[in-house]
Amino acid sequence: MKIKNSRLDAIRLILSTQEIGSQEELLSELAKEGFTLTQATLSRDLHQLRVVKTVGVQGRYRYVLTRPHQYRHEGAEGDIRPITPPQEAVGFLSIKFSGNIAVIHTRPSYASTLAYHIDGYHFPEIIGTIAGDDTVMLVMAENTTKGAVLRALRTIIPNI
Amino acid sequence: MKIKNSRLDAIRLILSTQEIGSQEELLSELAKEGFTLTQATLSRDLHQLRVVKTVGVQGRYRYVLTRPHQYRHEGAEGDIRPITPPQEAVGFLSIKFSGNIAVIHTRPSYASTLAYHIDGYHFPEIIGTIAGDDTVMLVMAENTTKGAVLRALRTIIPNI
DNA sequence: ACAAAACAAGAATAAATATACAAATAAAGG
DNA sequence: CCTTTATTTGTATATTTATTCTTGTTTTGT
Repeated sequence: MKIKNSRLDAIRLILSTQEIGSQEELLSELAKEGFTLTQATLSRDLHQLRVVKTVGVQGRYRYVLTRPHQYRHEGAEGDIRPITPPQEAVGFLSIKFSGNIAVIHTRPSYASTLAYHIDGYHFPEIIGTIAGDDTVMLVMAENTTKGAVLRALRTIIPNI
Repeated sequence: MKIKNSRLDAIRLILSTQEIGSQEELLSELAKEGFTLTQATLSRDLHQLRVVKTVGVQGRYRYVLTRPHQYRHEGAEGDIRPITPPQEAVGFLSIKFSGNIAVIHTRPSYASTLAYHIDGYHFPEIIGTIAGDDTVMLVMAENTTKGAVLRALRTIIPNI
């Protein structure tokens, strides 16, 4: 398992420097480094390293390391954190609708943070937000309803 | 379309409250909520939501939502100002429409510059804009179309 | 309203990934 | 050194996931 450990290192290095989209691909990169192994073994290695397959920039799949292992972490694209259950709704005060626009009032200075969270979820019901200091304006998608938007927002604002 | 959106919401909700280890499993949870779909469709949904399959606590696999995309300022870049015309679109990311509103997403801090340029052209199709940090909201004139607005914007955002 | 373009989804299947089993190898304890 | 126990790995295969192809539906521009 001297071999195994350096192989795991090689995997980490490769994944943090190249865009790898499948195990076969990684396998051939490893072969270039002199590691010969089968897909089965690689699958087990990846499981042990807790590597995950995400969807990257152009919709392409990509294997990425999870936090504790990351060699260097500038990658604005690989972030794979599980969402920590909803309490990002700090500061929320009220919401009102008019046409396809919703206006959310927050406590002072909370608007941009809330808008940031809403944007991050990419709710299909919401095509965009814009925030001032204590107000978020939110544009609803077409073909959606007030109720659907509220349901979506409930994910991050339970007490809405 | 109506169905798909609420299904995506349901997926988000399920994944944030339960440990789901495979698409089949998620499929049957969705069935309980009244959604009938095939694994193929679910695979596409998960791809769109950028859901990833990670290795959880007991070594079990688990599907989790990913963190919202986090664009951060990459240092010196903010200082550089493009001077030549066809380049004013720096920072443009996407545009979506809803009713007579368009929402343009930009990279952080680029929104107001872009809005400024749009305003400057006095396009007849656009009666005004308002900008936050990474979002421009744009109000379309009456009697114009999405396509016309896009064509107008193409003069300053060639790759729109 | 109508044609054209974009989108959504199922069925079937390809592609990718995980695992049961068996064999080999290495560590541990006397 | 020899047995026992735990690790590692490959082969073959099961399982899981992505995609191709097709069809019906919705949007969009005129």
